[in-house]
Amino acid sequence: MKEGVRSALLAFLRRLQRRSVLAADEWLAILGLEGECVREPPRRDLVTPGQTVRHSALVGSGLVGRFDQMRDGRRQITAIHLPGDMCDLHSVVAPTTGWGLVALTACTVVHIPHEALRRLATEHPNVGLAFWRDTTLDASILAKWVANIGRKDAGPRLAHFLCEMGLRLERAELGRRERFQLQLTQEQMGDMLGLTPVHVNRTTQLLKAHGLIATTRTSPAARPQVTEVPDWDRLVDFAEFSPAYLLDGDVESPGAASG
Amino acid sequence: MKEGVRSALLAFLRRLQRRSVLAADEWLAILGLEGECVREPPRRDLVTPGQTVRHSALVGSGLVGRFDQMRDGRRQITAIHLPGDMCDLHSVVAPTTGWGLVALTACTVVHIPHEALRRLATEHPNVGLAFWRDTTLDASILAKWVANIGRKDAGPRLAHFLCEMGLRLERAELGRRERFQLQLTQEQMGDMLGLTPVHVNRTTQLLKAHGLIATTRTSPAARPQVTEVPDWDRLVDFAEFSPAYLLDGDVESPGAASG
DNA sequence: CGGTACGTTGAGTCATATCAAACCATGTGG
DNA sequence: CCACATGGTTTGATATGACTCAACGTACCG
Repeated sequence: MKEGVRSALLAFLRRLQRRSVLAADEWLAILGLEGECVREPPRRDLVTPGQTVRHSALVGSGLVGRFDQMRDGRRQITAIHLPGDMCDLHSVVAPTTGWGLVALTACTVVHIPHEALRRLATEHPNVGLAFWRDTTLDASILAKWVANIGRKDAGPRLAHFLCEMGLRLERAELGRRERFQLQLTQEQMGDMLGLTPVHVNRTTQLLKAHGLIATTRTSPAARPQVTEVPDWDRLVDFAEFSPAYLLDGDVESPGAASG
Repeated sequence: MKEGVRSALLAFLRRLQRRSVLAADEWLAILGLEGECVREPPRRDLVTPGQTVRHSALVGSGLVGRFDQMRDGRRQITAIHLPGDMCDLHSVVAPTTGWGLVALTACTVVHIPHEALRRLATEHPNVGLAFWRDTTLDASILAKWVANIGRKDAGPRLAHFLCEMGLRLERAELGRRERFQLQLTQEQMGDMLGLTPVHVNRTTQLLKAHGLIATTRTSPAARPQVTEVPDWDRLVDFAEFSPAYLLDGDVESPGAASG
């Protein structure tokens, strides 16, 4: 599983570099991190709410969700992470969690000790800033989700989510915004959007009827299912999607202060 | 206004120290920050969505909200900040904003240049970690809001918000959890909770009818209006509130790695 | 700005149908 | 005795309809 660790770290480094300028010795320090690569079945809870964790989870493949749970067991997924994302990088500075992590699909996850990440951030302040910036992106997405769930109704809400995932998948080189594969059930999407599975279904039908999306499948219940977006701009308009919050095209030199 | 700067920085330092262990030279570095103290009228927009900022806003007094805006002008407030909070500390690492800031009440705000904050974080890596941890708290609150808005209906939602504000005000020494003053209109609360002002009103009546809260006022429309919580535990239970996400009582030594 | 009323609607609930993939018996032939 | 078909059952996801209810919109008063 050494190979899995290396490729996950490379994806993570690429993600950091998209928004932070890092020096060669800083790359090496990041790629030199050690971790344990684990294969997880779909639906497996990786972290239970309330647990204290001593390592962060880097996604190697598949999709991982962060969630909060109500007393009656109902869940709200508060973040979704794709390969190259460090799910709980923030747990380095706040290890006692109120949230949990769940494998939304089959996936591989690399566990990296907080100790190593904290040392990295302390010895290389620029890397520390890059980590901070990375968790800031998560927070920015979170704020956008609050706005979507709070102020849009189901149609635009689902559309916005699809726009976000289209772009994020494209940037992770896992698809194109007009054609991508989301291995999520409608129930899981409901848990993200604050809707019931039935309503996600109806809303999906609605988007299809408006010609905003299409799904290609060999038969009604066949999986995997591919989402196609015939007219990206129309979907964006319907969703009131504006990608600024994904903090792309805004590469910052963390070392500006020392120059 | 020098005095305003100093007292705001003190409150900020106290807030950081609640969750991070800092050395004496680090305190001094923080208290030595320079900033401009500004007095703002209620409802004034401090930062417009889309703007690029070169300084962070530290609240000296009053309440400041972070918001996202829809095309039709409707707003969703995604965070609320009390005195001692640095509203947009995260903008140090992500200065191009998708969000805006608004003075929810009359307030004083200290503007501190990113440049100085970034230098501080680079030269004192422990302070960098403390900043990171501070923004992580904001993100943690955000995640909880997603869960509340997504999965609770109006009653518990409002109750949860009141629990959160009660505790946060108490910790900032601006009130007690069973008796505090929230200078917010029902419309502003609606913008936080994803509800219409009318519904906030109805829901407030509901909580009152259940004896979960009471408001004391000298006359019907008199402000300020004080919120009283006759039985904290009952309110907590109704709201399904559990304060872990506020990351209190979890003071971490950022310097653990170097020890 | 807070409080109240009334008609409207978006989303939830419950029930049921459909279909594909996974599962698990048995089989049969090499 | 194993390799691999065959067929029935179970499971999990997607659909869709009928009914209910929480929240919205609008209006008006204090």
